[in-house]
Amino acid sequence: MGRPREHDDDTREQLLVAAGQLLATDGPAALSIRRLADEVGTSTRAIYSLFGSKEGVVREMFVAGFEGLGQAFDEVGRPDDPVEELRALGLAYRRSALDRPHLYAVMFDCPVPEFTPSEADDAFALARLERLQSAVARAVDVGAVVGNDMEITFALWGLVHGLASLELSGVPAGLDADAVWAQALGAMLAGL
Amino acid sequence: MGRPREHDDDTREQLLVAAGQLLATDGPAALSIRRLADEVGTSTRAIYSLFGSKEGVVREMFVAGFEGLGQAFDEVGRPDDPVEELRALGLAYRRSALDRPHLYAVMFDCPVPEFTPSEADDAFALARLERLQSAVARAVDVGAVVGNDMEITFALWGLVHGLASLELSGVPAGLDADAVWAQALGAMLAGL
DNA sequence: CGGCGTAACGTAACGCTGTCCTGATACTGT
DNA sequence: ACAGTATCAGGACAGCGTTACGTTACGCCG
Repeated sequence: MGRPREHDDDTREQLLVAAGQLLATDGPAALSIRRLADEVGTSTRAIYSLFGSKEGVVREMFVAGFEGLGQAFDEVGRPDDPVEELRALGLAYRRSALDRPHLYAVMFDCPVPEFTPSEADDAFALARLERLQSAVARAVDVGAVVGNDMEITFALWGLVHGLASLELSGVPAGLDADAVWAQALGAMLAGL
Repeated sequence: MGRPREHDDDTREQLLVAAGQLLATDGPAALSIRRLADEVGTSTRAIYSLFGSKEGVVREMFVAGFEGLGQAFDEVGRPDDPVEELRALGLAYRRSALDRPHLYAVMFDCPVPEFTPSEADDAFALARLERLQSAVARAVDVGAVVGNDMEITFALWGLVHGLASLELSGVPAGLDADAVWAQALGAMLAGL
């Protein structure tokens, strides 16, 4: 009983797309509830019905970002050489970050003050790295690298995260980013 | 002629300290002009006289953060082995980030939407890495590592930035951060 | 079949934000 | 002493996220 919802999953999708575009084109300051509602042609109330708060909208983007990362990992084949798998996963990480830079910012930089990842969010994010972790475990098993699985996983994650972060900042002006990635990944994998 | 300034460099300093504390204890959302003025016992106008805008306040923190990083680098001695110098610089980077996490966020994460680094800011930040770059150049000269100076510098910067960023996110829960750093830095330096 | 309960609606208000304008203030040069 | 002026504190303004309000549209029950 009661009035049927008009704010359906379709508008929900539209809102998320529009939010991503706002973030990507006009920056975090442009992502306001009113403007988002106008962009989709709905009301502010709709956003609160569907997402609860602005935080909820950004959280959805956070989740989408990590799902994209997981998907990028899944698209990586499973080469015979586990070290090559690690290299491929690193490059997939890079591609995922460069493809959706605004989502990458939401995932790691908290550009929207309203949203800060909760423990549950962190856990979800961490779970997307399972693929990387299992690849590391395989490399350790065959003796391609030596050390503690988790520590190596975070060492690799730190490397690719830092490189992606710097590249998205546009820092290496006049620098061959491909070469930096190749050099860094190569050195790390050789040294592990 | 004219009324003498009462908003002197002393209040300027106090404002910066208070801004840092607000950011560190209550998060970016708590850093408002009014609250900042109240905290120091001055008026909002004072902040505009001294910094021009909220962006100016945050920019000052950005600069202070990178100056702190440069200082941390300067405190590193110059070991005979250039590879050891690189390792020491990496650990100094880590210490600088952990000592002032709120500044580190301002430097890289743009947690305050009002401020985004301009090209001049980026240039200033980049200049603080001169020490790292020269250490890399020395290591390349003596043949301790091989490759392009700049590329190696950014590879190393990416690594330490990523590790610091992850550690500040509190991600490696139940993980020995020291060990991760040792492993990652060791592997990278060995593989370069 | 008609009215009521209920749930979701759009709108408007609240308390906040960063910034700018207003009138008062306090000092300097003549 | 006085006029001129640069700076002051505080309020005004537009916009923000959020919520309370009155309205609307539907399913149930008499």
